[in-house]
Amino acid sequence: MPERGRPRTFDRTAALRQAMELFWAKGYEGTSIADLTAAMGIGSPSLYAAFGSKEALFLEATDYYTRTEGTEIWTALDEAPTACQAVENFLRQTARAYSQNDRPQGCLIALGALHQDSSSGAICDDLRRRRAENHTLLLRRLERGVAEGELPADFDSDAAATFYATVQHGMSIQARDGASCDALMATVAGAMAAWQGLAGTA
Amino acid sequence: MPERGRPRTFDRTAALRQAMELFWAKGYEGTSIADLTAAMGIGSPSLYAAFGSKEALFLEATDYYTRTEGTEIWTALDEAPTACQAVENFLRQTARAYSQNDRPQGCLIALGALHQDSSSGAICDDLRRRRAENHTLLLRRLERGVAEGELPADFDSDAAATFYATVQHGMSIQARDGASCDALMATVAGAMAAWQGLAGTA
DNA sequence: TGAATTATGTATCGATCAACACAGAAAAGA
DNA sequence: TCTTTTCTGTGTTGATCGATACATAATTCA
Repeated sequence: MPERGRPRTFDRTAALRQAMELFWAKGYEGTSIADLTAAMGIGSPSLYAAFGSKEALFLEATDYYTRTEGTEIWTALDEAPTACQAVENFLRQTARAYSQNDRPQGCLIALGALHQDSSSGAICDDLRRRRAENHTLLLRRLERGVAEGELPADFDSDAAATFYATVQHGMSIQARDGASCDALMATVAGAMAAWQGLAGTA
Repeated sequence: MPERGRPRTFDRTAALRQAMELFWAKGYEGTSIADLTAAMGIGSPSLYAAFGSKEALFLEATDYYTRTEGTEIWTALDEAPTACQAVENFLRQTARAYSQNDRPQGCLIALGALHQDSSSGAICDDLRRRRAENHTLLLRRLERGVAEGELPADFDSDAAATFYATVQHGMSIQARDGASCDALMATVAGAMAAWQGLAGTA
């Protein structure tokens, strides 16, 4: 029975998307309630009634971000036939997604809450957990490569996952500095040049 | 004639160092004047008399940072006999410096002002310029390797410099997430595994 | 139609933000 | 000693922060 009382006059999902883009561009602390209500086109009481608080809105916005933005990055990781191609496509899709100029550059998860603030402890923890999850997804794909015999049994999947996740994080900063897709692709080429050395295959 | 009037009761450089460490740990927007005066042990009028404004203090703190912190990273780059060793030492010193637990993890320059804020435009520009300078230092060292015949004439120094600078930026985020020096060294190993592929030498 | 429920708009809350006014204190030059 | 100069401590400024109180509007249920 969610249809009691006066109905909402705005699209909750559309408002959440506006909030997500604003947090993405300006960060949690750099975005004020006044910024949010202006972008979402609603008053602050409506914001608090619909989302609870600024912190809860940010957490929901990051969840919406992971569900809607950059999904092609992670599908590329799973669908490629080999681990090598999976990682390369993963990085190439990252370069493409991070340099789109119709949205903020870089990744909301990677760039958010990097400074330990007393007020944003929950947000810092949440983003850290999401970054760790990304590392895990990379790790799983590499371990699959070992299981399938593509990679040697002594392949250090964890070290390699850490390396490629770190490269991806660096690409977020590079993108924020205005790097084009081509410039990001140079980093991808560098990272993939490491593959032979890591896999021990000439 | 700087010895006129009532002398300062605090050490300006020591206060600047305190401010630098606070900005390093909490970021520009996350650090308040109240935080600064508490850490520096002075009143706000003394802060403004000595440093001008919060923005000017931050700019001076970043300058102090570049002059005092992580200098071994860049001396390693210049002093190593080969470009390969230079880059490797550069990354290893980075791993060491970023994971010290008696100071904030990661790099103040890399992690600062990544979100475009209307109020911190000058700071954003300054940090971006400093990040570009770091890229230039890497580029110069690689070009020296080409000039000395260590690297082939068609070696893409710019792409390689971008790659290694990006890896270093990613290591800042990794360090902020609590990575140990050993974990950062795994990333260094990955990045150096790319060297042979980039240099075209087996 | 009337009671209950939920959302909106205005107006504002106390807290905190960066920055400063002012008066008193501590030094140098006369 | 007296003036000038500079720094320090207290207190406060207007602005903005995140978050609500309150009255009104719009809907469902009885």
